Amino acid sequence: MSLHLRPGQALKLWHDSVLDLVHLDESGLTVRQLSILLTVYLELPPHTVRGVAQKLKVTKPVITRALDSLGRLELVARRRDPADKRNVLIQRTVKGALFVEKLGDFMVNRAQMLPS
Amino acid sequence: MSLHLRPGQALKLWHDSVLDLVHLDESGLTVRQLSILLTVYLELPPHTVRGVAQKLKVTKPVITRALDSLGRLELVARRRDPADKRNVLIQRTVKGALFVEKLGDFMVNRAQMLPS
DNA sequence: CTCGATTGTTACGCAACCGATATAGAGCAC
DNA sequence: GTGCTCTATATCGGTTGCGTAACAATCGAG
Repeated sequence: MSLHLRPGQALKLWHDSVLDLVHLDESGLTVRQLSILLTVYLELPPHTVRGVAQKLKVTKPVITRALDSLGRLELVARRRDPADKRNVLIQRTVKGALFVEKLGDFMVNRAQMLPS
Repeated sequence: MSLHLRPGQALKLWHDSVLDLVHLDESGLTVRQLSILLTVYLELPPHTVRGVAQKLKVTKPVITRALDSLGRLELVARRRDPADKRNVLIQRTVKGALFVEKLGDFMVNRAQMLPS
C-alpha cells in the first residue's frame, strides 16, 4: 500500500512538523545533523562514519563534527568497532530515541490535523 | 478528511525527505531557515519580520539574519511596507517557489514509495 | 615484518550563526 | 512639534560549522 499525498498536503505537513521541531529545539540542529540522527535511528545498524558519509554524500569530517555535536547533546554515542578497530560505530541512546519518537509523534499529529 | 499515519511511516517519510533535501542542498540550510522559508511560502501574506519571529518563537534579529542568508540565495526577497514603513515585507521569489515545489515533490514521491 | 590502503580524527583559515544590546527610522497620541 | 512606542537592523564577543589537507591508528596482502 502506497501512501498518496498531494503536494499541498505534503508541504503543509512538512511545514507544520518542522515548526514543531523548531519550537522543541533547544539545540539549533542543522538539516544535516537531523538527517544523520534519523539515519542512525531508522536504518539497520551498524553505522560507521564512512557509511553515513556516503549515504548523505558528504565528507567524513562533516560526520565527525556532527557526531561531536550530537554526542554533546547525548542524542547518539560513539564506540570503537572491536572487530575492526579502525571503524567507529554510531550507537543509539535513550535520549536520542525519545527525541526521534517525539518527532514521529509531531508528524502523526500534524497529519491528523490536515484539512482535506 | 484527516490523514492517518503510523509513527514508523511518519519517521521514515521524514527521514527519506530530509535525505533528499540534504542531497539537493547546495546551501547548508538550517532547520530554522527551512521553517521560515516554508512559512513564507505556505501561509498567507503579508509576512513581516515581527510576525515570523512570533510564529517561530525566536527573536527578531534571528529572522533578520536568516533573511540575509535566504536573500543571498535568492529564495526570498525583502521589501519595505509602503503603508507602514517600519515594516519589512518578506516576499516570494521564482527561485524560492521552485525550491519549495521541489521539496513537495520529494515528499509526495517518498510517500508513494513507503511500504505498507 | 613491511608497506600500502583504509578509517576516523585533527588542524587551519574562513564564514555563518547565536543572544544580547544598542541604534536608526517611522508611526502615533496629544 | 514632542515625546513615546514600535520595527527592523547594526554591532559585539563567542561558538559552531565548513572544506581542504595532513595525520595517527589499524588492517591486510605479500
